[in-house]
Amino acid sequence: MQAENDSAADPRREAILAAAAELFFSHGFAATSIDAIIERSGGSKRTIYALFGSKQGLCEALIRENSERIFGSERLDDPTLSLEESLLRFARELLRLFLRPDTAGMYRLVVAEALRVPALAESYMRIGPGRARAWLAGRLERARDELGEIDATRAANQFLGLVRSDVYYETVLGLRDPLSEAEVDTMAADAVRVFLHGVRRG
Amino acid sequence: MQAENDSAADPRREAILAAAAELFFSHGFAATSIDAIIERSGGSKRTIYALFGSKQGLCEALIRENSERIFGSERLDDPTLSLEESLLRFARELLRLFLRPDTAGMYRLVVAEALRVPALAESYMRIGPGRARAWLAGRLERARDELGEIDATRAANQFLGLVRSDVYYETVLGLRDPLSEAEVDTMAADAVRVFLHGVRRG
DNA sequence: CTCCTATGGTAATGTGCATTACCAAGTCAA
DNA sequence: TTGACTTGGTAATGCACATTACCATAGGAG
Repeated sequence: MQAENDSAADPRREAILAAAAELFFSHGFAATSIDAIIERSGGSKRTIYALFGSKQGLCEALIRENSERIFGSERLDDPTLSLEESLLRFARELLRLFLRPDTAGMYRLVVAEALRVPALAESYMRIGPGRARAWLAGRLERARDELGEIDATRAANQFLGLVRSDVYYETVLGLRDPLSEAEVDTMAADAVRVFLHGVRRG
Repeated sequence: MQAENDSAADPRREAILAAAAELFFSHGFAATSIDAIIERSGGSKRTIYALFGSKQGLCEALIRENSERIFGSERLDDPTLSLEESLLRFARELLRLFLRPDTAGMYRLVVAEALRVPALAESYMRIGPGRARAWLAGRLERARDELGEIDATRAANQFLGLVRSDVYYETVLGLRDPLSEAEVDTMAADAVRVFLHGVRRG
């Protein structure tokens, strides 16, 4: 009936979410005031409470919709590619994605609120990283002839860890500058190489 | 002169830090009040302000000293072991450590405060995970005859990611129950196997 | 004993901020 | 045009809590 695209359906809503994203992601939940959000988005507090119910509700909506927006862009389906090429593209995409400031910012936010609002962490995982992992596990499953009898889920977990390595850790803690494209390529290639050799021989 | 052990030197100080740890780690910085800490530790607010200056100061001291306590227990030096056995023990130790609730709780705290107080993330990394990584890089460096000409730092990063895999991610988000000892062993063994085969052939 | 500093207990103090209330426009349908 | 409804703007309201002040007491030094 009315669902539409969910984006740009209501410009006021979008403006508020955009302002909230900027502030929540860079300052955290507690340190961001409703007034600061309004000051940046225009409009009135009344609107925020009409649309989201509370500050917490706004935060939840933000995380839910931004997970969609950030992680929804993965275009992973390409059945013609070799396993190696497939993993390579996936790794590069993943690194670029994870190292974007808004992705890291959202992760910080989810981590900080994880214990207070468990459902939020769950939906973040389901909409975001979990989707990538599910795709990866499926792709590895389909490569049994090349990889032998492996536990696809466990292998997917390992691959994700290998790609993130310690770099994501440092990025989240704000200890590292963004990677250059060349570094992304090198890291992705290294991860794929170690993974494929390691798993094939394992 | 007076330094002593730094622990039990001042029972009042220790009591406050212990209570603060419990509350900060499980509820986060903002959601923990000074009154709640005092209620749990006994004593008076005056003492907190005398010892730590402010709530922020208490939090910083907590993270600094707990990094020491949590990560300081690694006993990694054992020059008689083979590379594989060495990595295996390291991986197991790391998994057990990372999956302890207090370790995950402290990570959440550091992540949440990372942008507000960058020095805190830096010292956490230096005292904690960075130390393990440095040891690992050194160990890999000493295994050049077995591994060939590798970039030890990059390999260490990969190994750490491989060990943590996605499990740490989920633990931090509160989406996973603690691992059993058997699971720890299996995961450690898998990680080492993939890593060694992958790097040797790389 | 006596002063002095530190401590526990408790009561201010002040502030920041989420949430609500109110009012003056605007908007849209009939 | 009118009237129900929504929105912007701004000013309450109320609360939670960090920080400080005050007081009574206890132990340590002289």
